[in-house]
Amino acid sequence: MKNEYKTKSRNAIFEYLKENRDRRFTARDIMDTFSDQGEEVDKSTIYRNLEKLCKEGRLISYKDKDVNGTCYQYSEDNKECNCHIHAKCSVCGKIYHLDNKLFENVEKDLLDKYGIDIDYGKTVIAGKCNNCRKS
Amino acid sequence: MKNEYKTKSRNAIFEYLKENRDRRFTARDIMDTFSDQGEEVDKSTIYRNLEKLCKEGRLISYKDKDVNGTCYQYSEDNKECNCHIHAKCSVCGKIYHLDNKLFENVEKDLLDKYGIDIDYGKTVIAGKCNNCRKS
DNA sequence: TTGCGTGCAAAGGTTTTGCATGGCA
DNA sequence: TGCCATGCAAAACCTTTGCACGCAA
Repeated sequence: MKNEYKTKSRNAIFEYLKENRDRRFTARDIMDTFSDQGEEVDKSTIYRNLEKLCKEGRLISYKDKDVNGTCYQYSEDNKECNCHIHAKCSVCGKIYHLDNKLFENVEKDLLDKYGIDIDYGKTVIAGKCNNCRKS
Repeated sequence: MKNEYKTKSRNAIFEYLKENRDRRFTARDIMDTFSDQGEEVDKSTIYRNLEKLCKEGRLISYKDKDVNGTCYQYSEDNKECNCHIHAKCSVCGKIYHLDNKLFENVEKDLLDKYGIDIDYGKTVIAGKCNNCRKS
């Protein structure tokens, strides 16, 4: 384990993450929010911290055709996001962490019939969540 | 229907698409290939043509965390890619068109347990294909 | 003091846009 | 001729990188 310092910028980023848990956001979203709040954190600092968190598995990152730049999402309770499948609502972008048991059969079939070894950490199911279906 | 002219550049792009069906590629891939072949097509022309083809539904586009820029894939025989799940090899990028039957149970579970209505056309399973597992 | 983190500036890559020109039908 | 398409250059974005300095432990 590496040493990690607590700094003003890092704290600000964590604040943002906590206030935006279970929502996707981009580096730009953070910059804009900070800018609005008069908080000053350099963009390179933001990118470096986000990258670090991703490597540690505390943050998910993905790209979306309809969003400019990389999308991130904070996993509140430090779920090991490299080990389970996610579902993403195509409308609001909310991410769900799925139970791997759902895919036990699919995993087997994929390997048997297509020769594909599914990567749980990278797979994203697209769909529409309850809320967005109503509206 | 709009009028569409046949031009040298457009033909070159179509040639590329046909030679690379069922493989993902980026705008850069096209530029590099053309460059190698001594073919000269401006990048803005490439982007404009790709965008046009996407709008017409003749090309799929998506973003991949591990690939720089937008990925495209030409669907040779215009498969109805909006209606089935795809699997993508994280290594070589090859796309597989999956049988929906594999996901019948998952579909039900997702709705029951998470309230998510899966979108078959947008879902992409990540994994490693047979070939890439060997190497 | 040590070494991790930050800010700044610059650069790299992708994609878009405006405008004049070229070329298909 | 009338439009669509292209090339070129510039600009807009996002993201990365090098370097010196700041600061937590």
